[in-house]
Amino acid sequence: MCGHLFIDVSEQTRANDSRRIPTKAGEINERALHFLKALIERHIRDGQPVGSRTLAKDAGLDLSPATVRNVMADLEDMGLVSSPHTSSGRVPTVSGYRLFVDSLLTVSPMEQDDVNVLRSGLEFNGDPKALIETASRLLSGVTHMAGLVMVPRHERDVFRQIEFVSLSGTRVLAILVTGEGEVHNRVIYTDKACSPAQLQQASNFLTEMFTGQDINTVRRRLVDDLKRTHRHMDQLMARAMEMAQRVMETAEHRDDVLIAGQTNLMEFEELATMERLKSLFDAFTEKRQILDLLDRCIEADGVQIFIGYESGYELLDDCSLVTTTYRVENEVLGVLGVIGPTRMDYQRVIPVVDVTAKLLAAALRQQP
Amino acid sequence: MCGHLFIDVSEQTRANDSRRIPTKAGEINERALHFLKALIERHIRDGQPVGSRTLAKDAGLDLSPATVRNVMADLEDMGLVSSPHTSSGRVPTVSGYRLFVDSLLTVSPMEQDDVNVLRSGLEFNGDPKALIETASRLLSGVTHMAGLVMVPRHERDVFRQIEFVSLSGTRVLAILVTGEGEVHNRVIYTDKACSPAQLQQASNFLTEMFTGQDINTVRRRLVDDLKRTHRHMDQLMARAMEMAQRVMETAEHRDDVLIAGQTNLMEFEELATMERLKSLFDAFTEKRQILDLLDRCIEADGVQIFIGYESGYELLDDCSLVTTTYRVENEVLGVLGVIGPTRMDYQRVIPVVDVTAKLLAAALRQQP
DNA sequence: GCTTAGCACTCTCGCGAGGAGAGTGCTAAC
DNA sequence: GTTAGCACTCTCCTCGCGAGAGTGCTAAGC
Repeated sequence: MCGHLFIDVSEQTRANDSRRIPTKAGEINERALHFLKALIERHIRDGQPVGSRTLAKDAGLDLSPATVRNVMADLEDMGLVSSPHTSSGRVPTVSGYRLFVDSLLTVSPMEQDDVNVLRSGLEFNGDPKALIETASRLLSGVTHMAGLVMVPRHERDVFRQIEFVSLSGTRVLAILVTGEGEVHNRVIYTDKACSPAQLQQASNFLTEMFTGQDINTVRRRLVDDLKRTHRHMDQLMARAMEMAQRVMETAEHRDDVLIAGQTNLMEFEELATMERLKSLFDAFTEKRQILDLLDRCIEADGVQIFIGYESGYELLDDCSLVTTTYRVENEVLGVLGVIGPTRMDYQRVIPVVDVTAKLLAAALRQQP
Repeated sequence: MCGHLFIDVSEQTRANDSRRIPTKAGEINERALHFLKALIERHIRDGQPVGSRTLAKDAGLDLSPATVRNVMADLEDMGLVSSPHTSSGRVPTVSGYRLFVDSLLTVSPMEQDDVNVLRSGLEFNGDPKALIETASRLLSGVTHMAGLVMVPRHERDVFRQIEFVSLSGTRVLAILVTGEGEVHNRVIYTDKACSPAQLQQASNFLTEMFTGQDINTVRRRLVDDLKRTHRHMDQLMARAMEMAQRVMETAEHRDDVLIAGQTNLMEFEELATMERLKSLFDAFTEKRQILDLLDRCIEADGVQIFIGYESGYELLDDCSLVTTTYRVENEVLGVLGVIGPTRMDYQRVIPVVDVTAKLLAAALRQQP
């Protein structure tokens, strides 16, 4: 009934049954893969290093711990698992997780409860900003990790209207409306006071001139026109165009990321050192690095995963990031996802991210 | 040269030299007060319980540890200090801090470096929002704790202009400009599509009618007029007034608090349990409780201090809050302050909060 | 009557020993 | 190729012990 919500990761999901997968350190056989999968699933469940006895039971292959030990030694040689110390069980490495995520994962459909939560939360309500915020909160709520939603530069945004309000003195408040009701505003200092009537005239002039046009085109035309025809132009209109230019600068930086449920990350033992958390939270308030990272995902198709150091940011070494784009009419609107410990339940998280993106897109599409 | 920046706490600052101060448990003599002061100052400096030997040296009164022990026992009887365990030094209680803050504090002028940082950060730049954000960041930066700035409901704000922008379908974007360039906007659904010309007419009508009036008056008049004259009125104007009412609802909730440097709190050992920090950070993102707390300070004169449980919020039991109002022309604009561990350097923090408020007010005043 | 030295006592903290438990690698037998 | 057995290793918990800091109380001193 809601089959369209389940993600299609067929080409990367099926644990292939007889093929051998080449790894850095050589080929790896089917049985070893099976054990790796079982080991990672176990480790994700209880967070402990997995020993041979445990794994032997878990894997359901009726092999003795000793045999399992041999296999584990092989996996360790291939760099897929490692032991924290000489006589403890094994823990997956980043490469191990990578292989798991790329080739071993069995993505199950989401629990109906979760689908319902997302579905009812992301109902169309006419306010895109609120919708996006909700998406971020839902992501964090359902996964118990931190939710991220990036609202990208609206490169394709359309100029709708510009308005000038005279404040005290020579200050003018410029208000730019773009797209489906995005409002950008900025206080501008002029060298000469303008009367409300003049401002009205200026706004009429600009609105008439540019309404419906692509925001980038408008920006370019403003620059060109100002250069070329400066002296021939009505003083007032020249000033109006300058003001328009100024408010467009603020519109440019609008691209932003909403983060919710950061504090969920405090509950994971593997992240629970103040040092790590502080740098993580600082990055969250700073936002720049998170933004860069999400920006890199915007080109990718489907669910994108960064495990541990793969992100390239040291402060995310113990974290993984699961993202996907959300799009309307095949045009990417933004990126969303979650950030959590490397040891996260990928099987559960991936569909959540995917479904949230689809539902958010659907909700956004509904506004005509 | 900047004497006006130093706070006037004369009536509460001077450690009185011979008077006895009544406490809950009886009178307390001058010498005991002196020791209390020394003890708290010491504890604030190094965070350790203070023993009799240390205190004897610190106090500079050339008394033996044994004598000091007697005094400390008295202080403990009065509930001003307590010992974490039988044979450890003493630590101030909330009552102890209270007495210290009310009667013993010697507020020294701020270090010139800090004054300079604040002064250059809070230069008038025409953007009140940015100014307020900077204030919060500066507070946290200079004190190494979390900075708070509350932007209160602008009860006294003035209606300046209203603008309607037609979006696709029957959706209309209403933009309300109040005060010195505060912009509130909201997407509104109408039952009938309006032409841009109609919307323009509506906005002209309302702006002309209400411009310069107190926002509360406008709100009241809207309600009254709609009730009374609904049927006699032009359909369009009735709808315009309804839309105006809707956007004013959003303007109502604008009252907000900016928090900066939360992560600084992770560096204090006494707060460094995940549990505490999580609830603290959750409160920071939730903001409601912080807002309530700051709201309570708005009536008070001068620097206001909540120590530990005095705030009434369990999650702030190990924290103190130092706040003050900032005002222009004797009218309170908002509240700002810092939040940090109970064991904070009040002597240093109080002037920082006070000076920041004065500088922020000065910067805000400059916009005419 | 305040101050002080002395003393027994208490509590924390750090260290090392010791034992339980989990898990390993290796070897040899199946 | 698989398995049982075995010696080994490493963590973790607990316990005991001693050092150190600080206390309260008592009795003597000014």
